[in-house]
Amino acid sequence: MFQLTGEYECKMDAKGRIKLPAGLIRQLSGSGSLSFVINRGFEKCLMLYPKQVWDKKTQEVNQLNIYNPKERQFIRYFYRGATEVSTDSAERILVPKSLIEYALLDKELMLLAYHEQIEIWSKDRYAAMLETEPEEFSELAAEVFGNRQSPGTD
Amino acid sequence: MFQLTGEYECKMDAKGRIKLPAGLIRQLSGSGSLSFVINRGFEKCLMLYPKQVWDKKTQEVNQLNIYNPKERQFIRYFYRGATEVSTDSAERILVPKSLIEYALLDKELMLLAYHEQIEIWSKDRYAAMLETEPEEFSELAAEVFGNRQSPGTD
DNA sequence: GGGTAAAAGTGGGTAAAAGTGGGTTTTTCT
DNA sequence: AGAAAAACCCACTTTTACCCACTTTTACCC
Repeated sequence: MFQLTGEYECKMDAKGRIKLPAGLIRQLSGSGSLSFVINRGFEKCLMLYPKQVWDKKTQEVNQLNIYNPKERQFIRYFYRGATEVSTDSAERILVPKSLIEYALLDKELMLLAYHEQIEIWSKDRYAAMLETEPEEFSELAAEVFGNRQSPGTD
Repeated sequence: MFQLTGEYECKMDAKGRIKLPAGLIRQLSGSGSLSFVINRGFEKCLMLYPKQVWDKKTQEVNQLNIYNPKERQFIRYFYRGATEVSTDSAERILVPKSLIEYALLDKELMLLAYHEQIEIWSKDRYAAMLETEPEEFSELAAEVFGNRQSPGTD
């Protein structure tokens, strides 16, 4: 559906609006008013899903059995904070206050787009998150890229 | 897909533009506007991937399970800094400021192309990197290639 | 081997695009 | 109805892409 890529530096203004970078808009194919769902992500970042992606995901989650405690818990966790947002006339989205608090966002942000989603981080916390190479990175890389020729990764 | 080779000396201008050497362009088969993805590499160099190569890699990375903490972190680390860049009318790419800082790039650069990717180094740091003890290198080679024939390093 | 034409590389001005901020109107909620 | 929040609009700043001109290097030919 999407094959998003890119790290973008951007800013949130005093009203909690984020201008989506032009490069990202371009990948989301098309101008017009774009629609997303935003919710709480792991490690206290926010996740932004194009509406179509969100719809696909909810369909899967809705298959789960709410009478099963674990699955019930997952459903709640999945939906936590989910809010629909769309771009205004200047291609900005308005982030709900509760989510701004959750992710400790301030003026300076980083967006990390991959696959079908976009993570939103405060610039500081993003830098801190990437500071250390994950353990077993090379092992995982070997698995992911096949363990023969140079995994390359980056 | 590609079998890039070569060490190229080149320059970055005050605007952060790098002219890709003609020899490299030739290997990338074709003129026209070329598209790449650049991101942070190991040892603080930058990595430049032809767009097709990047897409192939992301396809594999996107198979990972975002609900698994290790795999999630791997995804983020893999993507860190990723920015799409394409050549301008003079076959130059514009390197994002944040990546210039990361790799401590200044005017004089070295490009090292191998396999399907291109490393970008400041000339100084490239020289320093290559200075690392040759003795260690042979041990390294022995380890990497086991006791089979040597590939003829250089 | 040197002159010359072509290709490669470099630099900067400028118009257009992207990003930013804030005032004002409209909507919504109580 | 009044307050608060959201959407709209406009103006301004910053960044990027395009264009053109100039320098340097390479390749070729006599």
